Parts: sequence; structure tokens; C-alpha cells
Amino acid sequence: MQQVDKNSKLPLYYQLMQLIVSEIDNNMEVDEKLPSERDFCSKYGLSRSTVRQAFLELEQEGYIYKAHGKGTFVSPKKLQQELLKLYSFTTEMKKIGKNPSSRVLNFTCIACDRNLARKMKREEGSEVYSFLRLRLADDKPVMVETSYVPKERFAGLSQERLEQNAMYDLFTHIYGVNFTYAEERFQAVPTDELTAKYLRIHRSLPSLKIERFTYERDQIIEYTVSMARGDQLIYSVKLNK
Amino acid sequence: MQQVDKNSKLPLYYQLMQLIVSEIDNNMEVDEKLPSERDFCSKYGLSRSTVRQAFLELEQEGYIYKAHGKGTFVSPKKLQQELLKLYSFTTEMKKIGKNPSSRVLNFTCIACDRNLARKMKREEGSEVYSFLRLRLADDKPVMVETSYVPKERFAGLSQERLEQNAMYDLFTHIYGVNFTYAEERFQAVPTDELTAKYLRIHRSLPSLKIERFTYERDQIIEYTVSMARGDQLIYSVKLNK
DNA sequence: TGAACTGGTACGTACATCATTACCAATGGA
DNA sequence: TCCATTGGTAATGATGTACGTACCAGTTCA
Repeated sequence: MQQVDKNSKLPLYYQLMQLIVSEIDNNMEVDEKLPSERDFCSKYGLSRSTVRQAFLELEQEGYIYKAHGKGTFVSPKKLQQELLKLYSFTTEMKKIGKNPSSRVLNFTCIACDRNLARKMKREEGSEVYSFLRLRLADDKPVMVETSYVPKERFAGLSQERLEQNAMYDLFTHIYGVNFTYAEERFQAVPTDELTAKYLRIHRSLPSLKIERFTYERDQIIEYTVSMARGDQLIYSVKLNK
Repeated sequence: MQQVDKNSKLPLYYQLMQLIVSEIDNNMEVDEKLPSERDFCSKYGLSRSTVRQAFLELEQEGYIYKAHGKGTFVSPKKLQQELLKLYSFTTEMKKIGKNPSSRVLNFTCIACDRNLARKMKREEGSEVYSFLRLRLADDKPVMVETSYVPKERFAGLSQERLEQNAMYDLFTHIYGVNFTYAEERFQAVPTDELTAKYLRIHRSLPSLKIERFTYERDQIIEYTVSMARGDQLIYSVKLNK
């Protein structure tokens, strides 16, 4: 069982929030009952005040709702948003002798929900373009990528343009982007349904999740979550001194 | 300029520590003078007590030393940390507020089998030191590392020496290693028995596998396989342009 | 020598975090 | 109805974080 870390600099209630959100997103249904506050206390060795603080913030963020005497439950609204918010991922398609290509499966303009706004350090409700791309190596699907970019920074971006140009070519040549830096995060995760479907793999096979945050000065101009099959080398860094 | 984030859950003094360490590692020389405490106050909008708390901990960790009336300076010994922007367990863990440590579980001299010989581009049967290390974050095991280094390049290497020094300190200071470049590969894989045992996780949980090849000229002088639990963020790359 | 730097020390205040304890109020099953 | 379980509320104390202020002490240079 995942545990909270009492030596971490991060507050315990905050760690607990992350654990619960993760549990809700991965393993729970709308309106499903959460363990009681006192259960969490004994399970994680925390005081009830701490558990309640985590619950309170989760309630304010719309993840859960509470009913006096009955219990605490998964909120419907947030989960919908979570389902829409596909796991995005960063493509660092390395040339390993394969022929890379990609297909844009979806292109929309959306308003940032709280979660995405936090990830991208933007206002909740501000508009971003969101698009889903399937990356292929030798015409075999190896990765599903969901990207988010600020609408105001990439005005006029369309599915057609994305299909006809490499994304970073668009960024640099059409939109004059000057990257400041990028950050990538790697995690091995169980394969989710969407990924399994698009990559045509079984859910028992783990996947590699890559999140990428691209900055222009202090603004995040791209947030991408990529899901890749874990049984193939899809990332390699070369570092010259 | 990189700034501290007053809304972060991480303490301000801790964020400042990270900024200063990063600055020292990337842009500063040994014995170079740091800006004064009061400079940091105005630069980052912090009180002097907070800046001093950061300085105090950096001094205790050996990054800096202070001289009354003169100023604060980069300490000689700690500098050569991130000569390469390679994965460093120590720095990654510190980045997320955890306390890193490691234990050497096993140290032997073996003859390369066919597989290892191919990986390291060596003769089959040639001797290499092999050692197994457990990496811990806040005393919780999070990674198992198996390393292989050529015996002739690291004559006299022993478990004691590894336990008493950071591996890259040994390489550079004792063995005069001059890295040419390194390559890292990431994969999500099912958890093997050894990893499950040492990390105390279930085999159904996927793991993140990191392979590292370190070169000195055209010779591979280190081959390391790291297995990390996949449900925890263990890696984040910053790519400065 | 004295002014202007540097770091060193001390104290008070405020707030966040977390634990502990006690009790209240709504629910639902025996 | 009784009572165990659930969430709701309150008060107290310990500790960590952060700010502000004041003053001390060593260094440097005009």
C-alpha cells in the first residue's frame, strides 16, 4: 500500500489528497463510497484533523462530497472531467531505424479545468487547444499523445495544420516560439483503457507515461501527456559533455 | 530569473536551497563569492531569517562556507555533482523533498556472459566488478541498481569504498575518469522477482527500468541497470536550450 | 578613524501543520 | 428504540515556517 511520508517537506494532508485523487481517478466510480475518515486515520497513521483537512480541500476542489451520518463519496462532475482529461504524454520519438508517422485523431478548443489550469499554471476556465495524436513507428501504433497549448499563443491552430507539419516546426516557424526549457516526467503505469485500445495492447502490459511541460520564458506553452507501450524502447537520451 | 513560488507547499528556504545548489552546480567556481544574504532577500523577496535558514542548511550539507565580514563562498568538495545532466538519484530525490541514501547489498567480481559482453562491448569471459545497490528515499526503498564496471579500469574497487563514497566521486577522484558521454534508456517493464523483493512491491505493479551506458572515449566504463517502482515519480529532465 | 559592507544573534509575532481529546448530530440497521 | 457508525465542531498544544526589527561583530576601503 502506498504510504504517506512523514519526513517529506510536503504537508501530510497534501500527500493524502494526492493519494486519494489518484485512487479516485484509477479505481473508483462516481458516487462510490470512500472509506470513513477514521478508517483513513488508522490506515495511514494520521490524526482525524489531518484527514479532515485533506477531505475538506478535496471537497472544495470538487472531487468528493460528504453526507452527514452516511459517508463521503466520489463526486460526479470531477470524474467526468478526469475522463476527458486523457493522460497526455511527450513524444521524444527517437530514430531507431523505424519510420515515424503520426495521425491527429481529435482537435478541439477547451476551457481549462482546475486540474489542467494547475498543471499549466493558467487561469481556470481559460481556453486551450487540445489534441490527441497517435504516433506510429513503421505504421505500428506505439504511442498516444494528448497535448494542450494556450489558445491565445497559437491562434488559428487547426487539425489541418497539425497534420501537414511537425508540431515543433509549427511552433518555431509559424508561431515564432523560442523555447526556454522543457521538463519531462517519467512513470511506469498500468495501461488504461484508451491506451490499450489505440495501441492495441492488453491492459496487463504496463505502459510508460511521459509528461512534458514546455516553457517559453515563464509561461507553459505546451503540456503533453504521452502513453507508450512499455515493452519497447521509446526513449533514449544522449548527453554529450 | 528563476523564482521561488510562495504558493508552493514546499518551504521557501527549501526552494531557495534548490535554486542556489543549481546555480552552484551550473554556473559557479569553487571559492567563488555568493551574493550576500541581504542581496538574496531583495532578489527573491524573502526575509533574512529565511535566507539564512537556506544558507545554514547548505553550509551543513557542505555546499558553501561562510566568513564573517567577508561573505559566503562555494565550498570546494561538493561541486562535482552534476557534471553531466545524467540521472542522479541523489539530486532527483532532493528535488522532491526526500532524503536519499543507499546501501551496497552485494559486491563481486564476475566473468561476462554473452549478454553482458554484448551490452558492454567486451570479450565474453572478461572480468567485471558487479555490485547491487539499494537506493532509499527517506529510508524507504525505491530503486535497485545493478552496476557493472571493467575490473582492469577500476582495480582495487571494493564494497567498503563504494559504501563510503558516492560512486561518481570515486570515478573522478580516485580513478581519474573523464566521461566522454553517457546514454540512458527508459522502459516500463513488469516487475521481476528481485525488484519486487527489495522494493517490497507486488509483481503486478509495473516498474521503470533505466539502463545507463557511460563511456570514456569509446570504451564503456559503466553499465548500470536501475529498477524503480513505477508508481512514483523518480525522474524529471530539464533541458536547457 | 569611520562609514559601509559582510555575517551572527536574539526576540517577538503570525500562520500553517498536525496531534490529541471531547463532544454533537445525522444515519441506518438490529 | 437503541446504538454503532458516519461526518461536524471546538479547544489546546507542539512544531515548523516566515517575517520584521534591532543590534553585535568582523572586514574593507576611503
